[in-house]
Amino acid sequence: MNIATWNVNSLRLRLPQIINWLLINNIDILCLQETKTPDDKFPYDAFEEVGYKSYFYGQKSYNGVAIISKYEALEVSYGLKDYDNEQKRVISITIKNNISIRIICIYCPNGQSLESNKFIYKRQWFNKLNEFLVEELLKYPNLILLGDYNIAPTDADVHDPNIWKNTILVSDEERSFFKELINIGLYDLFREFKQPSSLFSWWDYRNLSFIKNKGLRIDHILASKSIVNLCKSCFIDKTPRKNKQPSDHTPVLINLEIN
DNA sequence: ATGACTAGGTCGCCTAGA
Repeated sequence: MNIATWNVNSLRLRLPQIINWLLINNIDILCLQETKTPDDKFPYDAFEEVGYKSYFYGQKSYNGVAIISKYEALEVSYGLKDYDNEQKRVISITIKNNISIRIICIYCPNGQSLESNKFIYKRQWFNKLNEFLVEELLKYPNLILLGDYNIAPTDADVHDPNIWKNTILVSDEERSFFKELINIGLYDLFREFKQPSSLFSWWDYRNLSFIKNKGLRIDHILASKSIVNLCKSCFIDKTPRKNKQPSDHTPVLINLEIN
């Protein structure tokens, strides 16, 4: 089973690229972030035509998450319980194959800068996410948390740690938010495998950043121990970043040994 | 020079992203 995450920065604009990528890579489940699409405008039919169900939680202009799945969801839930229903950042589904798996798609706040009010929101949001996941893990032992975390967890995930030192996305405090997720029993699947250095999931549109590989690894797939044991690979696919009119992020994928 | 892209909204500029 192939499961992926991709911050597409506008679903409307990127729809043909997304469908093409789904089919080429034989993806079973794709988590999308920054759809920027209200639910009544969601392109449900376009995904249905190629064999996927869609589950979505969107809004106009900003944020918005969705899960595109070959498997019908047994359950769907929206947001972090009752916290923050204004910004559409979380959607979760439960699917069943041989085993039941909880798939949680997240678009974490950016934070803007460490001095910003948006950073206070980022801190609160990660606290709520942590509380939410503690409960989810009790209910769903086979859990996968995919999305744009807006945190580069270590210096190995940053093209130039000196330039980025103590700035948004790489600060020690944000890294502590990420470590909290590890502390409750989740594993960074990318780091469960030997990887080459300087692999990133996001590159700024400006300053030829992609060509110069000046990026960050801020899109992640975390999972519970039972999923780690089923996971055969985790990698970043840079090819969509080379498309015309690309998203500034590229997908991260895992393959699970489940039939 | 604190901006350099890009997307969306509803405009000929602003907010937001990371």
